[in-house]
Amino acid sequence: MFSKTCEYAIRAMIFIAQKSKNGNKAGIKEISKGIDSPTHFIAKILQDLSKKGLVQSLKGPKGGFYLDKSSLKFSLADVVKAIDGDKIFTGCGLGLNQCSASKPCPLHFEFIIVRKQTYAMLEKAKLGAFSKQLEMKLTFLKRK
Amino acid sequence: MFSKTCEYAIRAMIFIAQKSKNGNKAGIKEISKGIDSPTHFIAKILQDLSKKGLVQSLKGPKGGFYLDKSSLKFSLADVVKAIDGDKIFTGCGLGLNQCSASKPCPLHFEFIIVRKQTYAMLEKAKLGAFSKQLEMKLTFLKRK
DNA sequence: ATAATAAAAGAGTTTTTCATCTTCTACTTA
DNA sequence: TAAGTAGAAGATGAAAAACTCTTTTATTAT
Repeated sequence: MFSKTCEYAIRAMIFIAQKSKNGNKAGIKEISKGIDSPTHFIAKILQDLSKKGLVQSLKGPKGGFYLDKSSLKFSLADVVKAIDGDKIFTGCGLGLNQCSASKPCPLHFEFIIVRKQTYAMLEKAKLGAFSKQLEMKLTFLKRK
Repeated sequence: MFSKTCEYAIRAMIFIAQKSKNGNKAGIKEISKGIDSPTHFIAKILQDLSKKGLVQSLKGPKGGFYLDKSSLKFSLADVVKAIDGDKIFTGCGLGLNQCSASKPCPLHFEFIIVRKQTYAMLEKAKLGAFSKQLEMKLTFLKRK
């Protein structure tokens, strides 16, 4: 569904969101450990998201990544769009460039329904909304 | 959503289905032209699907790929499963191996809904069901 | 100021996916 | 049964994605 890069991004952002809610910043090592991802790889991804304004960062001791109040309102749909683009939401499911309502591929209208639902689900999922579940250990972010 | 291999496979199978409905076989060149895909690549994919019993083939002059009566009943879900596996239908959307109902990732239950719908859509789409649309040119399979 | 810390940036490697090319084998038809 | 056609199989090449390593730059605390 998503690229691996995007999976890491989502998990990292949820992780950072939780730390931010408690007023803390998360260092890159802490993040990569917390979501069980390659350290340097997730660093790259976060740098990208930082440039795009989805996450904030501060260098130096006591530095790290964090989400300010307005960033906590971003949704997973925003993260996905920033990393994988919106092809998954709007592109043709069969990879046909010319596919459109007036010249539809065999599954065009069926795909639209599924995608709308996918988008709605991700749009509804705000970054700030997961901390309670995480703190109660009702959910998790590590691979193994 | 799907791998490119899988996109080609779906389009090729729909193409072959249409030919088969008229009692014809489709040669590999005809197929690759009909769906605008790399000839040798789609050959590989069809060999794979042939081994798995989703498509039939005959060598020699007047040979080619075709779908027998029971194969025409296969759905796009079967094709996707054969090529990309069922990770897209059952795997965790965030790539977490241990994710399950009892140990769910933050989006586990939301993903299940979307996936069920995706699966239902593809399961409903039988290979033999597209020929009418194709003949009336209400839909198409080529990239450009 | 300086040392320590942590992110930013760039280059480089590995793996996977996508795609091509060539040779071989099976089948059909004349 | 010979010639030609068409799929099967294996080796190879190119591009993209995933992942690693090293150096630089910014910040804070002492």
